Amino acid sequence: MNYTLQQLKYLIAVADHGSVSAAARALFVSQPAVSAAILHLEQIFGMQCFVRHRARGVTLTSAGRDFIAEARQVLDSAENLQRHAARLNESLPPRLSIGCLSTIGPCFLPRILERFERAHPETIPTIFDGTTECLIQRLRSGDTDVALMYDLQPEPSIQTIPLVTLKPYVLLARTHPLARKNFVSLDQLTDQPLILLDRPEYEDHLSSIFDGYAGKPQIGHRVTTLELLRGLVAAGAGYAILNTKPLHDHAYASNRLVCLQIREDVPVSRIVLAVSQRAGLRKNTRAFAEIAVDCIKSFDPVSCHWNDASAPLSFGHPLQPQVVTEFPKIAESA
DNA sequence: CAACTCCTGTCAACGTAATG
DNA sequence: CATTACGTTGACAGGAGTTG
Repeated sequence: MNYTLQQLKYLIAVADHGSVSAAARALFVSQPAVSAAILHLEQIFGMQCFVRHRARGVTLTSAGRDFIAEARQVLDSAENLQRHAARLNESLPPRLSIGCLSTIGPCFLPRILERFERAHPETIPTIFDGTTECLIQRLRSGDTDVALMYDLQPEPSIQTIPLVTLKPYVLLARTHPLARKNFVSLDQLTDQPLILLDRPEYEDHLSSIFDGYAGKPQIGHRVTTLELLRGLVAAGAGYAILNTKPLHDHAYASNRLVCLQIREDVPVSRIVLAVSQRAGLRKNTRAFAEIAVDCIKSFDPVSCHWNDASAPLSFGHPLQPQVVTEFPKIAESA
């Protein structure tokens, strides 16, 4: 289809005005431009639409009359399409696709989402929880606008907004012999079975924690959910190393859990908001990011709980909390 | 990101027909 | 026949898209 709606528009204007020059004046283009468009259409369709009367304008041929009636319908359809698109844009509410790592989402997302929905009731948020790899793929493809996850190795396609830094702790059953202490050393754990959350980012983090120490962790069980991990630890099946924790110290079976500080200076985990480098910060994404950054100010990384929540676990460690108070500059999308 | 291609438009020159 | 109006053609410029 090597003709344009513009050419059809010129054709109709010539028919309406009875001359190429008059049509060109009405269209605010030069006369040769209109002449060329008409000639092009006549060549494409292999038909003569106008009879030229030198110095007296043009008249429609019978074929040209039929052709122009069709051309008018094509232009009407094109205008209807434009109006339809405009109506769709007006009727569709803005949407925001939020991704979160399923292991840290429960700790942060409900609170942030509650604030966001209160501030932006016009926006419909949808949530996707998954693994780091899956979230990155969705950010790249545009299926997810913003994702709550751990800071990554340098990832050129993703830009991150730092939220909070968490120091790992050791989770033990209250009946465990080490549970009466305030601190636990990595050396004391290497002969104990580790209940491992079976996620690549956790394994990497655990490797970095034990890196440089003589012993290596002995993996007792691999599980994919935090609740099962807590349940196994509470039942005495082993210990776990985690970053976030719920308000209560019970597992499903009501066995009690305790959190112990790690004596060594172990690597911390940085939690960030990630957005696609290519998409940048759209209006909705930016609004969500601003609320998340503001919201996180009331999160206490020491107790790992929100300041306005009641009865946090009695636990503390010497790590100085790092909470972002300045919103970083990130390129806005066009 | 530069080089290239294609499209669209303008300008100037020219041809043709009507008109006084 | 000179003037006027109008359409066509060719040269050229600028913008957008494509390609390596």
